[in-house]
Order: sequence, then C-alpha cells, then structure tokens
Amino acid sequence: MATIKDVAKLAHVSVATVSRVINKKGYVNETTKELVYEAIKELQYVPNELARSLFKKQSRIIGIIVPHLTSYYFAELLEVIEDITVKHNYRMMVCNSQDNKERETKYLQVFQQYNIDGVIMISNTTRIQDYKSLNIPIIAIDHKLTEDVPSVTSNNTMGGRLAAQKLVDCGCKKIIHFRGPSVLLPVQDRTIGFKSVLEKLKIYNFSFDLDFKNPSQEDIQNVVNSNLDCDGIFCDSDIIALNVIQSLKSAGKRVPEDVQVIGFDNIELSRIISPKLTTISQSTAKIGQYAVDTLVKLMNKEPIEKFHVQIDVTLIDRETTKC
Amino acid sequence: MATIKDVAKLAHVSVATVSRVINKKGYVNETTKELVYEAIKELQYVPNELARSLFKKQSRIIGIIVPHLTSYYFAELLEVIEDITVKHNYRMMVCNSQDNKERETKYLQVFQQYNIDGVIMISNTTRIQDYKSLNIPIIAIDHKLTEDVPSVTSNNTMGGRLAAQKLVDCGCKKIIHFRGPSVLLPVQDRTIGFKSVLEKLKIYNFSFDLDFKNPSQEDIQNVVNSNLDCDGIFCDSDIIALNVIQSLKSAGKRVPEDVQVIGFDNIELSRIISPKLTTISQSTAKIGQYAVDTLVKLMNKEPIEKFHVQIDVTLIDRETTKC
DNA sequence: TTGTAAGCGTTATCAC
DNA sequence: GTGATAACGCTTACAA
Repeated sequence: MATIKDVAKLAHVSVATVSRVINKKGYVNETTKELVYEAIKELQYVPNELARSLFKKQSRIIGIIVPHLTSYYFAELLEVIEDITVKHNYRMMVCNSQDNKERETKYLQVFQQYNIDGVIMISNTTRIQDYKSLNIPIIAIDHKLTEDVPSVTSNNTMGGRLAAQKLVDCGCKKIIHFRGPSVLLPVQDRTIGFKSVLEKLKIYNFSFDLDFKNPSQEDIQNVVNSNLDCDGIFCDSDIIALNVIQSLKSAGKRVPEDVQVIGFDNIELSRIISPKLTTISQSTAKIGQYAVDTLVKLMNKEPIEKFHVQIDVTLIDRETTKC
Repeated sequence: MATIKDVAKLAHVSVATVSRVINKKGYVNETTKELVYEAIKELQYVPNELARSLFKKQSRIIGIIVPHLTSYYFAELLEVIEDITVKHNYRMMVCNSQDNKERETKYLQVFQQYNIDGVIMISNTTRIQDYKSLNIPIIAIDHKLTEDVPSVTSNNTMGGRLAAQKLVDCGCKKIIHFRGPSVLLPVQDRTIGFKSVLEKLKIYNFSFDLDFKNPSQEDIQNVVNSNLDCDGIFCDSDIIALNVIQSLKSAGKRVPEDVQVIGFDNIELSRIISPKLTTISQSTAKIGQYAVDTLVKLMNKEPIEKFHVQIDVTLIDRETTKC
C-alpha cells in the first residue's frame, strides 16, 4: 500500500505538495501537478481515509439504524439510501437494532468511535437523548422524535384517508383497520386519516393492533370470524393484507366480491399474487433521497428549509377492490 | 470527546499506562488500574477506533458485497451476518453492487481506504483478481470463485435432487424447471441434482432460464401455455414459483391438482399465500454463521479446515404438492 | 511497574 | 509555489 510519502518521493516533491494536489487546495504549479499525478498513477496510490478522518475528525461514514432488514419496506429504503449515500461520497455502516435498545446503545458507541459524520434513524427508539448527546447530525425516517430533529415520513394521514375513501367509494359499510402497533407515529397518523373519512360519513369501523414483524395469524382469524358482516378491510402492511386474505378464504369469504381489501407498502409480491392487491404505495425513493440529501446538508452545516417533511403516498388500484 | 490524554491527566498517569489498561496488555498495578478505570468512567471515555486502526492497520470493519438488498434471501443473509459480525466485535460496511462491476470496483477502493479487515462476497463478480490484489481475507457465499478462496453455499445439488424426487414421488410425468440464470453456480448445481434424478427414471423434463430479480411474467406464461401437459414445476425461487402459480391459474390449471409446484428459499410469504408453497429451505442462519466465523479465523490468521463448505437444504412440505 | 517518545498516514499552518 | 513540521488519538518498543 503506497502512502503519500512514497508518492512525494517518486515525484521529488514534499508530502505537502502531494496533499495539495490530491485535495485540489492551495497553489501548485501545473507541471509539478503533472509529476504528482504520474507518481500517483504509477504507485496506484489511494489516500488512506483513516488517517484523513483522524485529522479531520470526520470519517465520511454515516450510520443507519434500522429495526430489521427482512421487511421489504426497510430493505427498499436501505437500497435507496445506500445508493444516494455513495453518490455523495459517503459510506454506510448498518446497524440492525432488532428493536432492541441495548443493541442500539452499543452501536451509538461504535458510531462515536469511528467519528461517524451523521446518522439516519429508522428505528423506534425512545432514547433520543442518547442520540443528541452524540452531537452529530441526525435525520429520522418515519419518526418525529422531537421538534428539533429533522424528519421525513410518508404522508400517512393521507394514506389512511385514501384507503378509507376508496373502500367507501366501492360501497363498504363496515370496515376493519388491521393496523400496526399504535405506539408508532405512522400507525397513529394512518388511523387519524382513516377515521376522519369514516366518522364524517358515520360508517362503522374499528382498528385492531398487530405486530408488523409477526402479525398473529390467529388474532386475524378471530377478528375475521367474529365480524363476518364486515365488507372492507384496510391493512397497515401488505403482509398483513395477505394474512387477512388468507383468513377470509378460511372463513369462506371471497375477495373482492364479499370483502374488499387494501394493503400498505406496495411490495413486489402485491402484484404477483392473485387477486392482485390494491394497496397504498410509499415512495421509498423520495423518502430515502430526501433523508440523505438533508443529512448531507446538515453535515455541511448548510441550513435546511423544513424540519418535518411528508411525502405523498398513492393508491395503487388493483384487484382486491371492486371499483 | 475525551481522549486518552484527558484520561491520563485525570488519573495522574501516562497515556501508555492508560493504553495498557484499556487493552489489558502488559503489567499495570492493580491500584493504578483502578484509578484509570475511574477516570475513564468519569470522562465517559471511549477509545477512538480511527486512531487505533491507523496504527494497527486494521479497522475492525468488514465489507459485504451483495447484488441487492430487496430480495428476501439476501436480506435474511445480511441480517444473520450483521448479527454475528457485531458479536465478534466487528462492524459491517455494506456495498450494494446492483450487479454492476463498476460499483464493485469503486467499493473495492473504499475498502482499501478504510483498511477493511475482510470481505464477504455474495456478488456475482468475475473479477476475482481485483479482490485478491487487495490482499485481505475473503469468503464467498454462493460462489466458488477459485480453489483458494474459501466459500460456503447451500448444497444446491441436494436441493435439485430433493425437488425432483418429491415431484416424482407425487406422480409427476412431465416436469419443468424454471431456473435462474444458468451462469450462476447455484443454478447449475440445482440443475445437476434435478436432472440426475429425472434422467435415471427417464422422466421428461427441461429447464428454462429466468432472471432472479425480475423474472419475466410473459416468458413464464408462454412456457406454461405451450406445455399444458406438464404436471410438475420446480422453481429456483419462491418469487418465480408465485409467478408460475399465477400463470397456471390464467391457463386454467389448478395447483396442486393439475400441476404441482415446488419453490426455493422458503420466504416468509410462502406460508402465507394460498395454497401454501412447498419449497426448499436454505439455512441462511448456518450459511451466515459459517461465513463470518470463517472470515474471523482468516483475519486472525488461524487455519481453516475446509475451503469449500456446503450446507444442507431441506424440503418444506406444504400445499402445492399432492403427497 | 511506569513513562518517554516514535510512528501510523494524513492535513494545515507557517515560513521561505 | 513549495517544504518543514506539528497535530489528530492511539499503540508499542525501549528506558528507567
């Protein structure tokens, strides 16, 4: 591994000059510049980021905290984030919190040890103080932590509204909302949007809480069985929706003839299964892009316009709804 | 951020002593040790890994190259790998190659710049030489790159065999294999296992290549339509299987009554959809564990027993097969 | 048992 | 324009 010294020696200049060349900073004569470039090429020199980071106290690494990797929504988000991150010439250190506070705390220490430049939080932590004490820029996805920590989320209220409106438009009279854990902000917002439409129209509805990672098939079946007159179901994830459709089948109900179903996330599979799932699509592309771009601004100490941004969602009309 | 100097000052000792204490290396008096620990606690000191890494020329970071993040198999693998990685006190830098050589090459440079200690390759690269020239330990998953690069894979031949045997046992007479790209080793092995069983029994069969990431629904439909007498289908992924089942429905075929289907991967959804999918399960847990453990051994310059390891797969018997 | 000091590969501040 | 050199925070001979 060639170092800056090797390059300096080969080019017959000082390390300072080489440094100026590679950083394009300060004056340096065109011809010596050429010399340096040649030496760099010859030695296949690449500057050592660790040394750089040590001096500059920043590492061009950003930390990402996610609750898990195997849910399609998070995976897609991560994919977008990674892509934009490398475009900004940063790298990504991934922390899978597994929704576990201790793992998160441990990782926060790691972040410190590596002089991480910023963090993207997609986690459900409550210990926001721990993050703030790190004193590095943070952006939250899907969680409005506090007023002063920037965040970006889907417009979940809109999602709830769109779903409710669609079911109403297609003639539903009794609607169930199989939602995620109601402690989560996105879930709360979806519920608000959902109820806002239905209550105005005095349409009977209720919400039932499920775990996102492992929605209880049993609970779903029970709720379905004891509400056989229900004709519309809004689910907070496509996975939940698939479980629900399964339960409806077991209960002898046809989709969408007897019961109409709307999911959330627009996962790849929602258009492969049959009947194809009507669902609400979140723009992971926009969320991820905004998150990274904003974080980069924060890391550069540039001002940001808005602290809390919401990204529109769209209803994807497919076969589990009638109209 | 407290440094080792601050600790030294507070504990009235030299930095060397502090270093000895935190690294548990060399002699240090019990009572001074206590003093140091107190100072560390008081200042909430954590050693800076960048400085450490710079000196030791190793960073406790391992690089992971994956083709993409949104396929369930890779996500699961990544989840396991992350888990074991942190247990070994390493961190993970993720490179999503997007099956793109240039991205991969760019990341290799990044790996160099950060003195990455080892890499786990789940990618389809052909430029193994680029990796070797990095001169750091590598382990490949799902790809036997060359004889001297350790690898771990599922026993894909076994997978092909199990699937073929199952279909035969359940009475199939004409079997199609919707496989992945036949340039991939796992795909080749599955084909070998699959054919070994069928050819011995002289059962008609053929293989059709598809893309894993975006299997062409159209191609599948065409093949299905022009082989209406086929009664058994083995798919190289559950996603392909779902597509196939969809196409069979369009063609008026019932699963499993008319055509029996077996998938691969045992993704979460395979037991949610209806009929529940019979499939071959790969043990991502074992693969990931072996990969990381072996890489750690290599990084510690410990010997490893076997260079190429295969992990057994299992047939998960569900509803898309008749017996 | 402890401290001094060199060095890891950079960048940035000075002189020249 | 360019070159010494201190500094970033740490580890490890080597002395004491």
